Amino acid sequence: MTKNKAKIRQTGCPVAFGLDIFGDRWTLLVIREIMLRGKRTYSEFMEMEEEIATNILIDRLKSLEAEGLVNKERDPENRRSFLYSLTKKGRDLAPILLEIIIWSGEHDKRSFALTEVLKKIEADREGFESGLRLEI
Amino acid sequence: MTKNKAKIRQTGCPVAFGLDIFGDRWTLLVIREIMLRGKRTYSEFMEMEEEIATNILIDRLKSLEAEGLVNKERDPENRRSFLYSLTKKGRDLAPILLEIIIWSGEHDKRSFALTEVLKKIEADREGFESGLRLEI
DNA sequence: TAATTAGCTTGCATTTTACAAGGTGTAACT
DNA sequence: AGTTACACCTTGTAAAATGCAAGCTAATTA
Repeated sequence: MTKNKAKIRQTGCPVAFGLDIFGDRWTLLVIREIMLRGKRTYSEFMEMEEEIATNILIDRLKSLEAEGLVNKERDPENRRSFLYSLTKKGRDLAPILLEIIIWSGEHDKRSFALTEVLKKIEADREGFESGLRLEI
Repeated sequence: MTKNKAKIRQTGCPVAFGLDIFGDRWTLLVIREIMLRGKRTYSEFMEMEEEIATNILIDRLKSLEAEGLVNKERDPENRRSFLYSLTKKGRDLAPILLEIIIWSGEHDKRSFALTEVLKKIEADREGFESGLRLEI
């Protein structure tokens, strides 16, 4: 893992605390893959359209595990694979992801393929959010 | 500005869109300074407890301005100073900041100095949020 | 036992961040 | 008018993170 614990900002500010854990270009995309797309394995994460590098992916998976946001276990049905899943701490990121989606829906001029999701969110925010939080 | 436009991920995903703009360790801290602490000038931002470097601060201010999240204008009362303020697009980050604060309040073991704010948020989330969105 | 699959690890180039020092424009003081 | 100070940056260099390509290991299948 490249994230250096000595560089963590111990100011007590909750915004800084959060950013120290997921304030980068990739961590929340991995969370998105699990939460919104039901992905669970390294190979499935590698298929994300944003083309994450192998070393970056494993780095983020390790730090997510170290921070207690995801669990890693052997796949009982395929012993050469591992299953990553969100802990409660990880699932609790749902509202943050949701607000990012809403913000981008409002401010991304391209904003394609999103109208449907936004309508769903507006119609039933709590239902949508608790859907995200479900264990798969 | 170091943010390279060629590196922007044009996948249409709203999470990726948001992260391309504020997915780093500093951008949301600058927003926090304006939104939660009423700061408006370069020197005021430099006083933040996390000790941002001068080149990083100016880089983030420029990219926030380029993305249309903040406005920059001369201070009419002090012609050698500039005033930075949030646009609507910037103020609309309030719910994201709020959810980060809630998440950290629940998952930061240290979590000091935060209980009061969290109580306030729980008691009146909408009131708190619209407070953040106000133009100062 | 050879090939394939899944999950990494490693080395190196590029980019971003961090740190320290210096520079510019506006205003205030002498 | 000249010096000092303030506010806002700019620049150079070192360190760290990211990106890219190749290779490696353990479990499974042919």
